[in-house]
Amino acid sequence: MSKVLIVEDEPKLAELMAAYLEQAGYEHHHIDRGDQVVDYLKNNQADLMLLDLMLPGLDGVEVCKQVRQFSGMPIIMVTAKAEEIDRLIGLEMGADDYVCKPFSPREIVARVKANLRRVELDQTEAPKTDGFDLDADRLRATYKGELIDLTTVEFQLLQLLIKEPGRVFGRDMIMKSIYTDSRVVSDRTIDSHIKKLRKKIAAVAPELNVIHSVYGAGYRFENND
Amino acid sequence: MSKVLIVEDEPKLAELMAAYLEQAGYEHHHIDRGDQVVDYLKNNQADLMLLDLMLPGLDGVEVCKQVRQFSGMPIIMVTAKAEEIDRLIGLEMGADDYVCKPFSPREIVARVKANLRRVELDQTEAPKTDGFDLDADRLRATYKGELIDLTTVEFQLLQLLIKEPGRVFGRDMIMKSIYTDSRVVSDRTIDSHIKKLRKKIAAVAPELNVIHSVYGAGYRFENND
DNA sequence: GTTGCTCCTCATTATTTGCTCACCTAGGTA
DNA sequence: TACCTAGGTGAGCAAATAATGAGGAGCAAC
Repeated sequence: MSKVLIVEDEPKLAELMAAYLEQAGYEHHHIDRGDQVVDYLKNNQADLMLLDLMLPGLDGVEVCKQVRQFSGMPIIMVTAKAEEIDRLIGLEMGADDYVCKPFSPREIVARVKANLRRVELDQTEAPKTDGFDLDADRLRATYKGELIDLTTVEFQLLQLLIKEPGRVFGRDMIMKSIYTDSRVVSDRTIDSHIKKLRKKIAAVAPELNVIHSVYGAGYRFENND
Repeated sequence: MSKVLIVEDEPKLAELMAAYLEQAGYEHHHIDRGDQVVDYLKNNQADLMLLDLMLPGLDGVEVCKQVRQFSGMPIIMVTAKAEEIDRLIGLEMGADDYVCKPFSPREIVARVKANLRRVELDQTEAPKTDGFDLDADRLRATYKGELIDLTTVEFQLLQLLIKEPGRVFGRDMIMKSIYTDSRVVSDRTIDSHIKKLRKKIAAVAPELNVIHSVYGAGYRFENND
């Protein structure tokens, strides 16, 4: 089940969005200040963000830019004036879609759905990172054509890390991402999977050292040493 | 670099599409009337067409039909109402894909990308079935000329798997595909059919091992070990 | 009804994967 | 240095999943 992050300072509006999203079967979380978004995303998983333009704390455009530095998640901007949109497009600040107030709740849901569908499409497409090639349809990973035989969890793990090279993923976040149910496992379990993943990658490309651990924080995928 | 033809009468929308396609590295050309499309394509090259349904001059459906008479290029229909899509599919007018308004700009790009990729794949990659030959009309399967005597379910199963070699099919998907009615069967039933299928294939070609199980995910057809 | 065929299910066994524990190593810090 | 916390690792167990064999239900032809 996908999770939507609502960033909106008007409580009534946020509530309305939340209600409709819930009805459509999405999870949601609400933040009413711009300056808390990045922090939240660093520690929690979310599949899409509805981002109001006018925000206390930090402006929507700025939030968008900052989030874009570490995440490619779909961002839908919500703005009061239609004319703003033209300006926003010009700015190329990295949003995926735009909705004007006043909007119908169902329009929001439709946009959310459309954007999440796109992401799913993207994921089945094989993302290529420096010789690595992950194909979700085939549950198959290769490095420069050579097959890396991974289990389901290992594949998901690699997929998560490789999706945003350089970004540090904490163990909590990794667990939340891999176990959609509320299963609780030990931190060491993640380590264990990382170990196996490293081993299997090393079997194919011994000279490579792509999974880095970040002391006190988590793990990161990065190719250049 | 691929070139996209945008056929859309609403200038704002066309501009938005163009902006995103350009950013994604595609060339584009814009036409705002249906009756100019055929003429344009006769004299200019384009790799894909985004075609609005409601058009002045000539209706989108009609444009699609006419273009199909001389070109197999990917055509993505853009329509305002989701319900229209059902009707369009029924018409079999030859489009490759459909996008509903409101769409996200990036969804358009994703669809364009996916469709162009498919064409490229078609051109380069012939489906590898290495000696297997399925005749759906006669429900008859052969391997290098030798008959494999399959029941209906077994045949459908093999057909599904072989259609996309390498792809992992989950049991849910297999069931949905084989049982078009809403019959519910146990997961183990699929296993059972897989077993029989393997046995029958082995009877004809013992050295072959083409149906692989993927732990936790499903089954996959693959010839090369 | 009986026969023969196909399809489905259940129970059992075999296999694979995932998780944790305990212990060890390495990084950070006073 | 000495200490503390975080990460790495191998072994072993538990859980999840798959393969298999036997048997029953449904159905059409006779």
